[in-house]
Amino acid sequence: MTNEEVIEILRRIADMLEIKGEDRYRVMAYRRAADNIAHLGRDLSDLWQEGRLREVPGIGEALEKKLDELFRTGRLGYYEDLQEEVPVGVASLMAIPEVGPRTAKLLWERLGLMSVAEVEKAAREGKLRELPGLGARSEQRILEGIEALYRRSTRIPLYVAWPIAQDLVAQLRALPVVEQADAAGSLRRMKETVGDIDLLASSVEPAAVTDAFVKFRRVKEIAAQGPAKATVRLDNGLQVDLMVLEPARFGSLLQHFTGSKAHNIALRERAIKQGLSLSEHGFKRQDGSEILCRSEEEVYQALGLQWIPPELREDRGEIEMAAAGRLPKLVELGDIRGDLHVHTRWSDGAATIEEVANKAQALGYEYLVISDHTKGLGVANGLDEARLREQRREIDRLNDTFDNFRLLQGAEVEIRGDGSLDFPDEVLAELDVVVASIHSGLRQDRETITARMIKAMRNPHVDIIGHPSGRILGQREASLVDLDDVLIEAQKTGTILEIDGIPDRLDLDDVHVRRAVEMGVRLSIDSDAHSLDGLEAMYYGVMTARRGWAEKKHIVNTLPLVELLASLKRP
DNA sequence: GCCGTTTTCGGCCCGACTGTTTTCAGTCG
Repeated sequence: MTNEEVIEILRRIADMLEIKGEDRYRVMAYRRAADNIAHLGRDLSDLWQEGRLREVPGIGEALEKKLDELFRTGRLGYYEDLQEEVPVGVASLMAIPEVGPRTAKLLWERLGLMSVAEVEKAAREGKLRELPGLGARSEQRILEGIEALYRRSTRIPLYVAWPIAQDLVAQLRALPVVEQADAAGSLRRMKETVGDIDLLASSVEPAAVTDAFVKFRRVKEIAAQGPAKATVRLDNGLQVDLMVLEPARFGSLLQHFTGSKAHNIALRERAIKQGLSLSEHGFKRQDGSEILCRSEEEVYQALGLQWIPPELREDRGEIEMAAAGRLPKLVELGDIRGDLHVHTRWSDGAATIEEVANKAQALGYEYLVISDHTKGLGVANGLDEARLREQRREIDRLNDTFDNFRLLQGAEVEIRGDGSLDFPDEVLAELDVVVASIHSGLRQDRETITARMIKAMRNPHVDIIGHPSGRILGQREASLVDLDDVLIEAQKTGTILEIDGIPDRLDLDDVHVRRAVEMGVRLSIDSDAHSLDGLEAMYYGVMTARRGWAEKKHIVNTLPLVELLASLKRP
């Protein structure tokens, strides 16, 4: 039973309980437990075997018992009983925007609807408007919700949403009535994917801002519009929320809209203990008087907390650390001294070695590792021994022309199906840095692919494992490789695990970066560039590292060249 | 359902917008 399967069951139970009208805190408890399992970064079944389920926040006596049954038998009686009362299809209706538990129940009880397609058909036939509490407008909104669901059923990558958000922010800032405008939400927290775009603005005339906003270019549909808030959908189906308040409240607004939801809930619980009520408007004392926060720092200060970087705001321990004044000093782009994984025209890159070297210097790097593909990856024009040695001469020649900058020769070698590499050790020994990656056989079963990666890590020449999970956001799931075992092996062998900055890889992901940091496993942040612009992907890699609580000391390519070379496991 | 600087029981975040309402429930973030 995988984490994903457990999470799905817990979320379905929450939906079913909500439709039944059960206590909302019980519903929330199931969702909270599911979220915390999703952020675990390791197999829940392992924790179960070790008898440590209760260590997961949100898992108490009752859930421990249910999970134990699930892991032992593969089934859960409670869940099966629930399905007698509320079919799973009914719970699935809640995926439709505008349809919550009450409406789902209504559609099921009155019309027997149990799938999105059935709801769509009934809505088109005008049957929904007959139901108590619904009308023609609601019917139309549900139809629009279904269309939005079909158009965009998954979250979109950060790098796709980013330029769209920047364009919208620019349009907001161009409005004369707007004082400040920014993007917040999961975008500001640098999550790898975002579900929507959250914007905020300050103005003494909020209604004028929302009025102008709903007329922005690319806005196709207005889902809601009031004086302080508006929600629209763009031509590509992406939802954008805007919230506007007066400038004196901008700090509270920014804090509120940056989230995450779990972080905000935890902050508000903390506020209550101090006799305060916290919202996007600011703090309210019990006598009704207000504390306004123009800056975000003031919000955290009022709660006795250090300012918390947005990347950490997931309620995964950051509030406790901020209270103790012990937040990590997260790695920054400026800490990066070199890129350890870059391709050139020698294999499948678009630029010459000289061009990427110049770009690296323009980025302020002290060193750059040329790590082209090797012969095992024919489709990428991988290098054989002869071309590798020829490339070395080119690198040596260029190095003679540089001051205060050094090119290193590496390679991204293939981890073959059996865990062997596509170069013998004596060839690997000629390289300054060896990155080893899996590009084929990604669908091997868990044991095989894990053993394969571990075998590569045990090779004394392999310094770095490239993009360990092999996932590509929105296209390819991660391989089944057991990253827990890989982390342990990295600990043993001193192998560095890569955070690949290509924005649809971001591999390791934030959750496993956090595990690596906790375990003391060394990490590198690389661009894996295949073009000059590609080197700038370092930015997304750094953001992922930050979300994983990584500090400068955890990232090997923040080291000066000499120290970096000394720290590699050269035999 | 969980959980403990007041708690092993009684709490558990806060507000905006919409539609169908005549004072508010439902949904969302």
